[in-house]
Amino acid sequence: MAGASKAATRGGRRKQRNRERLVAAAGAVMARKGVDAATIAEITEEADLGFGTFYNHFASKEAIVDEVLASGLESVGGSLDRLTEGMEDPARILATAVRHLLAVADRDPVFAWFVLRAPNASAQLTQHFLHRAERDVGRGRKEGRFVIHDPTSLAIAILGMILEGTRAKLVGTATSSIDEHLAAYALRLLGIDEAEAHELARAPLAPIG
Amino acid sequence: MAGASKAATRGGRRKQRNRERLVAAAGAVMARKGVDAATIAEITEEADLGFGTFYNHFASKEAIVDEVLASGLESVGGSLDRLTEGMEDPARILATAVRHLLAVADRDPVFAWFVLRAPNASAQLTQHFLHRAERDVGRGRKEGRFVIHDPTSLAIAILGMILEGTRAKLVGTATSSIDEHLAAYALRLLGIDEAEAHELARAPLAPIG
DNA sequence: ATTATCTATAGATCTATAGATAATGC
DNA sequence: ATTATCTATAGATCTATAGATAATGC
Repeated sequence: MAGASKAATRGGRRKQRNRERLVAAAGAVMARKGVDAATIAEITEEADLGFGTFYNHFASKEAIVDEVLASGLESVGGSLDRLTEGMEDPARILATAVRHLLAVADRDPVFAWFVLRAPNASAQLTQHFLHRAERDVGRGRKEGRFVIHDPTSLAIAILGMILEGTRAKLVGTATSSIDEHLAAYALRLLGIDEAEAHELARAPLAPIG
Repeated sequence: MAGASKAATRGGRRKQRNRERLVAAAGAVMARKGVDAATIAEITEEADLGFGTFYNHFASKEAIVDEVLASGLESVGGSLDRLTEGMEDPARILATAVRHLLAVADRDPVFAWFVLRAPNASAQLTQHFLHRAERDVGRGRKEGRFVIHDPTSLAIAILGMILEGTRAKLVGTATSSIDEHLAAYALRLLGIDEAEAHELARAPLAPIG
């Protein structure tokens, strides 16, 4: 990932590296203190770059927030795609997605904190995963696998479980098996009976690749 | 509520009124702009009071945030208590609680926004309603009304649904019947079968008194 | 010669306090 | 006489930019 710089010149590659350092540093500082409380100076210091360098890359704090969120969501979305690639059963796909998203709190707690502390990250999160969810849930419905009365309310419920579950994991109030429990809840609300939901939610999960 | 001042002197009552004006103003400004972006000057201006008055009542922004949250939660908790006072069936109590909490987005959108924008409001929310929830859910379990495997995960799931449902209502992406749908989801996860959950979640709700 | 980074700083906030003013208590 | 509020401001940030320095490209 770090070596995949597209710039042709050495200077261009260095600039690209510094940009990525700034994005990572901004994510880390904002994860610790919240987006508003993070200062440009703290971000450049964390990135070990001069203060003014920030403005060679971003016009404002808002601009770098967008990039932190976009790059993190792209990474999570990509790994989720690889993880569910060969799967046929929509229920299995959904359970995998819920567990994978909750696992972000373990794999990348800095990004997880950032998402919880970024204002309207929830909105962008919804937008980022809506197409995928609509496709999978739509298929499950067509095949008679899911029984859903109000897809909008259900999407809100599942997103809420994932976000609040992530928060609980980060602050340490969650049970160790929370990923599986929440995945099972989601399946039950999709119309899968409890016994099967329980089993599907506990099936072994492939490593992230 | 405004006439219930406890101070003995007129000056004391005026001070009390101004304190309440500051709390209300802080809630409103923070609901609009977020907690960090709200300035003391904007709060005192919204309250139509001199800038320095703020420091006669609160030592810092953090202090007034605590009071905004505490006073709002007390109000919501009180109305919820009155609403569920005579109820026997734990399932009915739970459905009422979920719907009542979601109704805050309609009744008091300013406070609802404040909760969503206040850092770790979720933690204080949990703490504020945990006793009540444990009591009601515990009874439902004992009576065989509820079937629950992991109460912690379930509490996180239901809180997440309520918070994300509130956000969706505020930004206008929710369906009109979301309160009833989420209440039914909560009941189903508590072990109530779908038909009864659906019916309980739609039962008429007493006015707030 | 060009391009990026770094240092220094002007200008714009914002907080917290000090001292003056106004209102209430006795 | 006491107590609360109000006005004015010092001091502490923080942002955004200008100009100097360092590194790369040719």
